[in-house]
Parts: sequence; structure tokens; C-alpha cells
Amino acid sequence: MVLGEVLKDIETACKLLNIAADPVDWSPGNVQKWLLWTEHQYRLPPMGTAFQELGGKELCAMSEEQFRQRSPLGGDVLHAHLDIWKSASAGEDSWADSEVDSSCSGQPIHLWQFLRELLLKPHSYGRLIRWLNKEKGIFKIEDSAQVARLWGIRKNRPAMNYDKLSRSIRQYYKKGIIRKPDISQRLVYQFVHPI
DNA sequence: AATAAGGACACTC
DNA sequence: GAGTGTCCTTATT
Repeated sequence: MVLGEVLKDIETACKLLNIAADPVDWSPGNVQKWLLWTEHQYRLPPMGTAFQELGGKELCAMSEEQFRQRSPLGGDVLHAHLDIWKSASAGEDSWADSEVDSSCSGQPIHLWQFLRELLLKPHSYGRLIRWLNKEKGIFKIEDSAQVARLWGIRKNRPAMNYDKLSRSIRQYYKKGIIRKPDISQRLVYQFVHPI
């Protein structure tokens, strides 16, 4: 049901971000990644350095009031999002927490895997990247700047942009992972081996 | 102006 | 050495 969808979204997000599902386990760096990601996903006002140097444990111990003190604009919303993550992993402990842990802490993710994960979540990312023909693996990047930004968050590369991301995609041409479709179009690529 | 292609070099694992 | 990230030149849309 709805709860299942939430759990899947969280699992996808922690895979994309390479952070644990349980916020208590987050390092200060993990907290920043989650923060940037959540800001972007829900178009929250930028929190800037309001939560810098905070580990997951400290973050989880903070009240909604303290969130609002750090960030008067979006602090309450952010606290609500963290609450979802907390309760999701609390429920996870009762049955399949080892599975989530293993799927969320895979160290390096390749760019082509990252793009595929975004494509498989059209509900969350369909405004940024979507299939033109899923069977053939043809997809279009609808918002190059945002996709690059998300990739930058994942890799801790704040200076990431589409110029550099696309250069990495081009490296896939000779490797036979991604190519340009037969009819070349701007911002359209094709997986050589569709799902 | 934005995107595409690919060479060159630096960096991290 | 693989997989980028960064920078750059040139061409195309």
C-alpha cells in the first residue's frame, strides 16, 4: 500500500545517495547529502549551513522546535521528512533490516546505474529524466541542470554540471553501455542493453 | 546559447 | 588500470 511505496522511495533514495536507511547512522556528510536531496525533491528553501557538523544521532534527537530555530523557513517541513525516515527504519527493524542495509550501502555507483535508477522512479524523477521508449532503452534528460545537480550530490561534487556529466556519458559510447539513438536528438540517449 | 564530440590530464579507488 | 571529473577546442543545432 502507501507505506510500501514510502519504503521503496526511501530505499531508492539511500541507494542513490549511498547513505544508510536509518538516519541515526548518518555521518555529518550523510546528513548534508540527505538535506540537499530533500531540499531538491520537495523544493524546500535552501538550509545552507544551518545543519552543518550535525551527525545523524544528534539530528534525530532534535525536536521540531529546534529544527525551526536552525531554519525558520523550512525547518518544520524538514523535520517532518526526517520523521518519515525514522519511522520507516523503525518498522524495518522488525523484519528485513539486513536486506535494506545491504542494498543501501553499495559503495560506488556508476553514472549509468544512477540514471537507470532515476528512470525507474518516474513518479519522483519523471520531470527530470524519462523514457521515450523503455523497451529500446531510449531516454531523454528533460532537465539537464537538475540531473547534474543530483549526480553531484551523490558523488560529493558540488561543481558537477551537464557539461561534465555528458562527457562521462560519452565515455560510455566506446564501452557499449550508452549510445546516441539512430536519430540523434538533443538530450536523448539510449542504453545499449535495455532492461 | 545550449548541446555534442572527443582529446588531454588529474584524481581516487 | 577503471571510472570518472575537469578543462578545452571545434562543430552542430
